[in-house]
Amino acid sequence: MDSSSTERTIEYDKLLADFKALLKDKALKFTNQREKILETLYYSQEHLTPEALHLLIKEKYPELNAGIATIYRTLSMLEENDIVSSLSFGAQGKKYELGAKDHHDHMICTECGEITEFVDDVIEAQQHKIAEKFGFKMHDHSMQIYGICKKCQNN
Amino acid sequence: MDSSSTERTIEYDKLLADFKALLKDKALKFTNQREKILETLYYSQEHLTPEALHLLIKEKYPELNAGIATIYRTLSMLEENDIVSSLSFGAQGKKYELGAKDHHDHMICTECGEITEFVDDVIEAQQHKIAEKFGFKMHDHSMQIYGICKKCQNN
DNA sequence: TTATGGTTTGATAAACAGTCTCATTATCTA
DNA sequence: TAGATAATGAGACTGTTTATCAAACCATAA
Repeated sequence: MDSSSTERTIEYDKLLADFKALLKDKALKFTNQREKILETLYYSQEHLTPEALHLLIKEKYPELNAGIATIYRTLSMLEENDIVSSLSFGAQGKKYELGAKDHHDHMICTECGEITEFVDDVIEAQQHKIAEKFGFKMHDHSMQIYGICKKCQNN
Repeated sequence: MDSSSTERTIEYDKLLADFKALLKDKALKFTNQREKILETLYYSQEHLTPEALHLLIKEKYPELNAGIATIYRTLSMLEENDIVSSLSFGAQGKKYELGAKDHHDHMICTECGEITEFVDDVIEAQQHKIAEKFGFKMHDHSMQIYGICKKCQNN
């Protein structure tokens, strides 16, 4: 499941406990749907579209009969609370991933769509410098490098 | 950071001539609609949604009676040919700008939506290094810093 | 200049992602 | 366990983008 670069920084049990605490704190309810969504995101190595997540959950928990609206609602809630983060793909929608991993940026192959994650300290530091220079109070950023991955270059 | 970074690097006449050459090269036709779209993009200081561009053109050239489909078709064509570039805003669509300016990244205020452009040599250089490290053939990148702009911080 | 053939167009239908509504169901707390 | 209230699924709805197609337009060659 985990190749070294995508190693989880926290265990699922811890994540789930934190999630429950958050819900309690906000007077929200811990539902079966919310649990399965979190779990599916956790055990997926991929960046998932809401639609893909919906399919995965329908396959694994058909009796749950989870609706797509709940997927969207829950993803938004998770994102607001910094549990997941999303990547925009223009008209092609968004892809979500658990944000409990270390922060990272993305390198996207325009041939096969593969997404490689990376962290670069120089870039992280420089972004703060730039925001500061403009009197901008940075609270987030996203960076994507587009190109052709190693595999696709050889095809 | 030089404030000259938003200055046009080429004249409209040159841009138009290049555009005509491109069309000819690809056996595409130079139409009134395509000309006005390019012109409107050139003289706009803003990042425009297809809808906003459509409105601008209807206001300035009502007799052209340009359809929204043509705006979309032309923007796609211009983007494929690296004449414009777009910024994605998830479900809120895309915003386009002429890409004939110097390359730059974007700082986006999540309060008022204002977009500030910047270029940073350290980041530009670092991106190439990162792509190289992964055996990735980079052909493009985009970086956005999200936060609250100076103005909105004081409101 | 005009005829010709292929391209582009506007209108509109359709596809699509994402949001909203609301009656029903589930969860939490006492 | 009951009652209050939040969450859900279904599906209607929105707004953006794409596809379709007959009519209009443009470039070329005579």
